[in-house]
Amino acid sequence: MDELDARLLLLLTDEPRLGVLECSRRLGVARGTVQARLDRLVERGVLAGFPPALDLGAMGYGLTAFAVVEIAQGRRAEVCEGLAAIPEVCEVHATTGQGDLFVRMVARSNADLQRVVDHVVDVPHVRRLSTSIALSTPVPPRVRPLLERVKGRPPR
Amino acid sequence: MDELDARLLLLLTDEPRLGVLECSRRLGVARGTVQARLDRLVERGVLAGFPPALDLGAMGYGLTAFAVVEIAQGRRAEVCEGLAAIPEVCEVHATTGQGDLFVRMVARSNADLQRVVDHVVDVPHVRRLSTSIALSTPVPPRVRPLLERVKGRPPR
DNA sequence: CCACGGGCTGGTCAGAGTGCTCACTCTGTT
DNA sequence: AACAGAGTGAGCACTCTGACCAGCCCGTGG
Repeated sequence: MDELDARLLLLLTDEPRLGVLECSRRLGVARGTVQARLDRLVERGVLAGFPPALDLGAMGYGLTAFAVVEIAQGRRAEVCEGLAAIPEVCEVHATTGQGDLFVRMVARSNADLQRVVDHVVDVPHVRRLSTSIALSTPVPPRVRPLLERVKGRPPR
Repeated sequence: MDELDARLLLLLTDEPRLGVLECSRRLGVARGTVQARLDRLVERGVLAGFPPALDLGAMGYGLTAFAVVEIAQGRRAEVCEGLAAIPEVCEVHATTGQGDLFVRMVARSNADLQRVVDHVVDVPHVRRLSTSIALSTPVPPRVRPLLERVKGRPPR
């Protein structure tokens, strides 16, 4: 990860559809260089690909909620499996602190959220569920600042 | 959002680098159709683009932590601004329930997390911070199941 | 001191995909 | 019965891709 890598990723973050050739032009380097950098980033696992970014809101799932889940001791694997089976569950983390699992889920409306929450509490070995609704998202998921830092001061 | 849209998005989720032509072949429809569908999805805001997926772990930020932040009444905007200025803060939501803000942040190590947390509590009007470290991520961020549901039973 | 490997450059090449337009067909609707 | 919307299949010029090449620069190490 040196400055060029960072600038390349930053460029692709802003305009993901750019081809290798266009990137090389904007960065002022040869095409082969960009190609080699991208290959290496993929190889190292830093660049995992270019998945489509879907807006769940536009798809009708306008509601995001977070839940802290307490579960029965030693049942994490089973509970996670049960959670994974619920489509509206978009993300699960095992955490330290109050609660064992941390869940992000989406729903179409408050009523729909009720349904989803019911599904979650119905998962075997789930003891307690504490749900919060996301009212707004002042800082949407981002990586940019981290890249910009790398760009700023040379490399690692 | 009908079945074809869902299948198209699913296909792109699995193999994002596919071109329009290849998609049309795999889906068994004409190229123009795929092109039109994509255009419409973008127009509706469902498909926001193809941002590069970066693996923060591979970039050295192997630690993810969540924090529930309590702030002074009526200072949300300022606090969010302060949080946004911290590069390691990757996401902020305003929530209902215990705590006002919900933050996702990354760090290079436990010691580094300490530093980040210190930055967060230093943001003016932050009253209390309750941090949890993500030990594992049994269900990584995903949208697939939602799409598969649309694919299953015809449309909207 | 010089050879060596790695990384970058700038060029070429054929093959493939892109964006765009067109005329035609098949729906369900008015 | 006519119509708008959507999908089809075809053709076009243009561009990018992936692969290859020789040459250059620089830090390492013999």
